[in-house]
Amino acid sequence: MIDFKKNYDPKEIEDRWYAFWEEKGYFKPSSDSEAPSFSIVIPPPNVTGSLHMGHALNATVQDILSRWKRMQGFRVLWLPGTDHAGIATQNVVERQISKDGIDRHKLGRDAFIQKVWEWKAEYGGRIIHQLKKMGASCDWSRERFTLDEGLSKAVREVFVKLFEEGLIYRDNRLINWCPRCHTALSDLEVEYEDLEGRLYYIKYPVSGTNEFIVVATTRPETMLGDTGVAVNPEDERYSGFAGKFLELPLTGRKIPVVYDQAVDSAFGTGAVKVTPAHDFNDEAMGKRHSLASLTVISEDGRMAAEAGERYAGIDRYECRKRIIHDLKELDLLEGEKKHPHAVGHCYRCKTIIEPLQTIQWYVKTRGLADDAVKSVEQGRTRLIPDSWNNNFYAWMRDINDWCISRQIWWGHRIPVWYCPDCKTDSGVQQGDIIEHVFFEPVSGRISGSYSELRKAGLPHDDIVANSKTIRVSKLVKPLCGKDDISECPSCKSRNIIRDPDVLDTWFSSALWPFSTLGWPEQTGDLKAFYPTSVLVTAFDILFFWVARMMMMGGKFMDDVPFKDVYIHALIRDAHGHKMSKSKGNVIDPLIMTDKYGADAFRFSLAAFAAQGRDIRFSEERVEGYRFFINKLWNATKFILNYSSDYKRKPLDQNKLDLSGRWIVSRLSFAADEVSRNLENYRFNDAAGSIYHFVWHEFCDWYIELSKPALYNGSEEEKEAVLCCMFHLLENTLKLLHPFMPFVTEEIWSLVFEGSGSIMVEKFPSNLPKVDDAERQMAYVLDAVNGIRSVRGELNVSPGLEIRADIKALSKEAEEVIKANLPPILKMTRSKEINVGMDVSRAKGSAIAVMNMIEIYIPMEGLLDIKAEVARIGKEQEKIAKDIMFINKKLSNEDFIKNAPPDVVAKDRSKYELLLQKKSKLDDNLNLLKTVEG
RNA sequence: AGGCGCGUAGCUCAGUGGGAGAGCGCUUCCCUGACACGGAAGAGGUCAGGGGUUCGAUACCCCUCGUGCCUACCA
Repeated sequence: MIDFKKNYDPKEIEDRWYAFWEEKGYFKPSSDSEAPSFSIVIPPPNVTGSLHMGHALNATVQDILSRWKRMQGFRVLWLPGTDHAGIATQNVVERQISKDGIDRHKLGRDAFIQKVWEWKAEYGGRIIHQLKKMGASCDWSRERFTLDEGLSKAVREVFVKLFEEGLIYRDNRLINWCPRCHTALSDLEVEYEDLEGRLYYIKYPVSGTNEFIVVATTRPETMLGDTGVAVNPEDERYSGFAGKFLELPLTGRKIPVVYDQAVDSAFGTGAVKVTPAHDFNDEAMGKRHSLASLTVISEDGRMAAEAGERYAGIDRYECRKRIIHDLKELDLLEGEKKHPHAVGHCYRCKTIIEPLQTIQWYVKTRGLADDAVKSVEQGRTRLIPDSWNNNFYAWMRDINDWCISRQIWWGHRIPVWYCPDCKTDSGVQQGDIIEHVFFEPVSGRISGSYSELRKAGLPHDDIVANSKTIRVSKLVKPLCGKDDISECPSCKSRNIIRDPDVLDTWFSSALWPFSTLGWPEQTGDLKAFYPTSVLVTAFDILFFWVARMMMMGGKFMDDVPFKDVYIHALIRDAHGHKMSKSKGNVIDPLIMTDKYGADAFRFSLAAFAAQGRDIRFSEERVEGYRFFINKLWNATKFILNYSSDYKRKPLDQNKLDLSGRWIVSRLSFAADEVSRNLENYRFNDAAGSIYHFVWHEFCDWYIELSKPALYNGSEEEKEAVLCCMFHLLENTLKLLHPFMPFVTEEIWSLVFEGSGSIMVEKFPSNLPKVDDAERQMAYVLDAVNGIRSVRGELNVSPGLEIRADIKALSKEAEEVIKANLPPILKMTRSKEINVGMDVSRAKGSAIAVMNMIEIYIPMEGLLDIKAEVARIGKEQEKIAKDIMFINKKLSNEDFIKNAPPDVVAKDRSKYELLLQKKSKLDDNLNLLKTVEG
C-alpha cells in the first residue's frame, strides 16, 4: 500500500523531479533522426535580469508546447540562453566599480570587459536557475549567450556581408543620444513620457528695424544653436520678412527667416526657431533651406564651446535657467506658459535623450523589411493571433534605417579599422581627420587629431589606449574584414585604429534563431531545427526583436526564422496596471511557485492565456488551481484505496457498465479538445477542457457512480471499475503533464511504478469512443439531478433517506434506470426508487419533470402545497416563455424559408419537447391543486 | 492626430449569425467511509447605448459614450 498524504505538497518533490529529468537527458532532442523536428529558441532574457511574470508566462507556454510535442513523438529542441544586454550590463558593472571609486576609463577597455565577464560568471546565471524552478524543459547542454564565440562569429559574418553589399554604412546625422549612458540609441530605445514643460516666448530682433519676431520654444537653451527662424508662407503676419535676417539674442549672430509649409501657424506665435543640430524636425527643415547646423550641446549633456563662453560647460538644464534669466535682463522674454509635451527618455536609464549629430553605423532596412512583410503576407510566418498583422505591416512600412553602433565597450566590437597613414579619395591625410579625446591628459594633451598628437611625440599605442572618444570623419575609408586587420592593406602601415564602437545588442539577437544552431557552420542542428517551429513572445518586442530576426533570417538563411509567432499577453496587476518596480505592484513569480507550487502557477498562467487580451493577474485563481491539483491528488488516493490487490489489465470496453462507457467517451472527447486547443495555441481552452473533465465529470460523476460497485460489488464489477479508473487516471495524467509536470510525474511514479517517466509517454490521441453511452447516460443524470433538485429546493434534510417514484416515458429509460439503481440511490440518498412506465404520482408527492422521465417524491404529509404549486408555476412560466419564442419563429414564413433546414428541424423538435413538458407540468399542477396535493 | 483592442453575472474573464457560459464571490444546507484545498441545491445578465444589415444580432457594419494600448507629433 502506497503511503499517500492527505493533501498534495509540492515543495518536497519539484526539485527532485527536475534533477531526475535533467539527469536522464530527457530535455535533449531524441536521437531518433526519423522523427519530425519541433524547435523553439527561447527569447533570450537579459543576462542582468531576474524572472518576472512575463518570463514566467513566456516560459510556461514554451514548456507546454515542448512537453506536448515531445510526448507526441517529435524530436524536440527548446534552446535556452541569454543576451549580453550591452548598455544594461555595462551600467551594472560600472555602478559596481564606481563604489570603489573606479572609472572604466581608468581601468582600460580590456580590463573592464574582463570585469564584466567576472560579473556575468557570478550573477549571470540567476534567471536560468529561476527558469528551472518553473519546470522549463530546455536543453541546457545547448545553452547559448550572445557573446559566445560561435555567436560572435555569426555576428562578424553578418556584419561583413552586409558591409560588403552596402547594406551597412556610416552616416553623420541626428540620432538619439543618451548623455548618461554616453551612447547612441535606436529609435526604438527611446521611450516617450508626458512631462509638464513650459513654452517660452522669445523676442528675436529684426536686423535694422525696431521690430521683433516672437518665437515660442520649450527648449530655450537650444537657441544658441539656432540657424534660422521659419514661418508658414501663407501666414500674413509674416509676409513681409522674405530675405530678412534676425539678430539671435545672446549671440549676435544673424539668422535668416525662411518660409516652410511644415510650420503650423496656429501653434505658439506661428514662428519657429530652427536648430538643426538638436531637433529632428529642425534637421529636416534645415536641409530644405540649406541652413547651417551648429552643435551647442556636447555628448555629456553640457553646453559645448560653440554655445559661447558664458554658457560652455554648464549642464543643458542649468543653461536653460541662465538663458531665461539673461533674456529677462534684456527684456527679450515676452512670456511663458505651462505646456505639457512628450519627452524622449533613455529606455535603460530614463535620462532625457539629446538629439545629437554624430557619425554612426546604420543598416539599410528597406529591402529587408519588404521581404519580412512578404513572408507574413504569404503565410510563411504566421502571427498568432493574426490581429497583429496590420500592426506589423504598418511598422515595417514606416521603418527607418537602424542605428546599430553604440559607444560602449560591452558587446560585439565593430570589425572595422581605419588607417591614419592613408589619404582619402580627395587627398586628405586621414590622420588629420581622426580626432581623439583622452580620458585624462597624456603628455599635457587632452585632445587633438591623430596627426597632431603623433607630431607632438605621442606613440600610436598610447593615443589609442587613452582615447575616451575617437571621432573618425565620414571621409576616412573603413577597412572591414572577417579576420582582424593588423596592417593597412594598401599602405601596409601597422598604425591602424579599430572602430571603438560595439553593435546594438539586438543586432546579435536578430541572428539568434540560426546563430544558436551553429551558423555560419552548416551544422546538423541547423539542418534539423531551422526554421524553428514557433517563437513565443510578447508584443512589446515584436519590432525590437521579432521583425529584426525576420529580416536577418530571410537575408542569411533564405528562409523565415520561425513558422509561427505566438504573441501572448502582457501580465498586469489585478487592477489592470502594468507591473513595475516604481509602482510597487510587482508580483514575483518565484513567490507564487513557492506558495502554490510551480504546477498550480503554471496551470493558472495557461488558463489566463486567452488570445488577444492582457492578463489581470489574480492570486486567488492560482489558489483555485492549487485546489484543483489537490482534487486530482485525492482522486488518485481514492482509486488506490480500493485497488491494493488489483492487477492492472488493458481496458476492455465490453466489460464496462454504462457509466464506464460514458466516462471513457467523455475522456476521449476531453483529450481531443486538449489537442485541438493546443494545436491552435488556445492554452486557456486546453486547460479548461481538462479541468472540467477531471473535476466535473471524472470526480463529480464517475467516482460517485462507481462507489456502490467498489464498496459492495462483485469481484468482477469491482475489477471492471478499477480497470476503467486506471485508464482514466493514466490518460488524465498524460493530458495534464505538459501543464503540470511535477505533480503528474509524482503521481505517475507512485501509481504506475516501474513504467518510467511520464515525460516520455505517448500523448493521448484517438481514445476509444462509445456512441450511445451519452444518450443512455442522460437518463441516469436526469434521475439524479431531478431528485437532488427537489431535495435541495424543498429543503429536505440531507440526512433523510427518501423514496422516489419514477415514471419512465420510454422502455429504454426504464431499463437504463433500473440497471443503474444502486448509484442513483446512493447519489440521491434514497432508500427506494420505483421505476416503470405506468408509475403514477402518489398523493403528497413533490414533482420533477425531466425530458424522458417524471419524478415523484412522496413527502409523507410534509409537502407544502402552496410552495410546490409556486415552484411548478415558476417552471411553467419559463417554459411558456420559451414556447412563445419558438412558436413565433416557427410561424414566421421567412424563417422557415430562409433558415437552414437543420436549424428549423432543431427548433421544431425543441418545440415538441417543450410542449410535452408543458402538458406534463399542467397535468401535475392540476393534480396538485384539485386533490389537495 | 492616426491605428489597434476592449466594454458579457458582484469580481476576473471565455464565447458563438439560431434565446448566453466558467472560475471566484454570494445565499441555503451538509465534516456522507478520496478530498471542508470538499459535497449538494440556488440566486444573479436589456451581453455599454443608438442605428443598420438579416428570417434571426451579444456576435457582422456604422455612430456615440467609456476605457486601455501602440505609433507619430507636440516649436
